[in-house]
Amino acid sequence: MVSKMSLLKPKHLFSLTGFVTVATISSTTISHRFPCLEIPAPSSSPKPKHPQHLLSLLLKHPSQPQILQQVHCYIITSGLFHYPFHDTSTCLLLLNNVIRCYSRGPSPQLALHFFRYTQHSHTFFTYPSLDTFSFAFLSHASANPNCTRFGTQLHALVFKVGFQFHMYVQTGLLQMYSSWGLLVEAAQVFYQMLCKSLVTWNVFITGLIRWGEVELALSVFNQMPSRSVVSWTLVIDGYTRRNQPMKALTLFREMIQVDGIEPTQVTLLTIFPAIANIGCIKICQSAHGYAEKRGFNSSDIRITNALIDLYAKCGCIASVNRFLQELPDQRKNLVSWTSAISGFAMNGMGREALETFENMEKAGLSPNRVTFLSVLSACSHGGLVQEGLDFFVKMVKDCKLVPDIKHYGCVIDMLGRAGRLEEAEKVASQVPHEVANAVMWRTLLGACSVHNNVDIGQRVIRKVLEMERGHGGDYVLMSNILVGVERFKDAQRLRDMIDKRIAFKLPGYSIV
DNA sequence: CTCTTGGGGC
Repeated sequence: MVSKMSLLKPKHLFSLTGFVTVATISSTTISHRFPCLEIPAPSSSPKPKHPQHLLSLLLKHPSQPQILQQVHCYIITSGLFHYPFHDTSTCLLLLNNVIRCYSRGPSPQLALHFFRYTQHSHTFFTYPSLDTFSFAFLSHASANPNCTRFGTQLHALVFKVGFQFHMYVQTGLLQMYSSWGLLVEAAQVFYQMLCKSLVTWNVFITGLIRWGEVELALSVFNQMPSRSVVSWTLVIDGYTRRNQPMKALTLFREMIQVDGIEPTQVTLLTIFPAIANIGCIKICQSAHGYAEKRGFNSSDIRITNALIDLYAKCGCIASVNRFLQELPDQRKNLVSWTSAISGFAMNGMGREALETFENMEKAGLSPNRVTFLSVLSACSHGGLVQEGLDFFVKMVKDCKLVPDIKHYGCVIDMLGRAGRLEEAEKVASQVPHEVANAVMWRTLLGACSVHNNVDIGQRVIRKVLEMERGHGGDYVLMSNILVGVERFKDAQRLRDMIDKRIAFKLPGYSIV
């Protein structure tokens, strides 16, 4: 088997696919796992058998990267597409599905590499024999911004083969331009369409919302001949993300009352953050009631987790506790635990947060960076300094997680609150340069102000100003520190400096 | 074998 393979040098493979991963799979791997996939010797058996085997393999396991990789490999090594095969339609189906599976997977560019292979190596799939499916999948694969060159050429190719008025192809191109953020091009494709499906409208709205054009999205939404629950969910999500929770809720009610459409789980997941933003426990409870009535809470862990988060944000920690008790550990995933921990953290309940963390580990789950951030923030707000430091060490040493700026910020905040300013300064100065920022130093400056520490404060403000100038609040904080230790003249000098540099602090208003 | 919405902190 190996000797047969030597006809195809790895280097050759590498240039065909552009990826080492495919080249490193040996023929033995394939035939070992799939005895049906014998690698033929190119000279002795001119016709590789059964492309429909490969096809059904792909259709059976559409999201298994190994299978996809091996099918890809087999197509290349066997030269399947080079043979004047009697069943060209099956081969086209196979080609389309390889592209489709890649475009849905983690690295859609592989679809383009595969496609280039079929175009550059004298297979019979040059573009005149491609169908509308091929183009729909290819534009889906080019949806990320690294593929603009390919995608633009693809659009030209669509015109060349005459699919420019095919609805599915156009919807694919619309989706491609939308995800690149080229909304003008997207709109051009959209308005040139003679016939649009519901999905076409939804794709366009998705693009508009994703790039911040919520008002435009709403006007497109209002022009729709009919709307699905997806359309409604999209615009509701647009307003939720835009911090207009009341508008989101109004749309939610309209959807049910005017259009008579029942929300799905996704709609609820979209509306929950809006309710949390309002912070009204009554609305929270009625949303919960609705989720129970539809059976979403018992069937969909995402809904339960979002409810834990929602109750915590509405300040109803008793409900968080109830969820923790009533939800069997078996059903809890990492997000469930993390939501509960952060819920305790934001309500200042450090001990409960730590206890929940322990229970999570007993249940056999390992924390990730978000879990650690929640527990660190719980320690910071609950004054559990030693515990917090231990967690930080555990995170780096035991769990091998790389802290980001928010973790460092939490530790600095924690030490600062406790008045351990020297240690806080030491931590801040040891934060790697790539992640360090002014916010972190400003946190420390705030702590210096609270504890009236001029020495550290002076060093810290230098750091802040090195990184970010013109933030008026920094000067005010420093001047407050100086006033606190009765160095009024220095404070005055600093105030003068503020005026000179025209740094200013916007006055704050309270609505309470 | 087409395309759309998707759970965790600040």
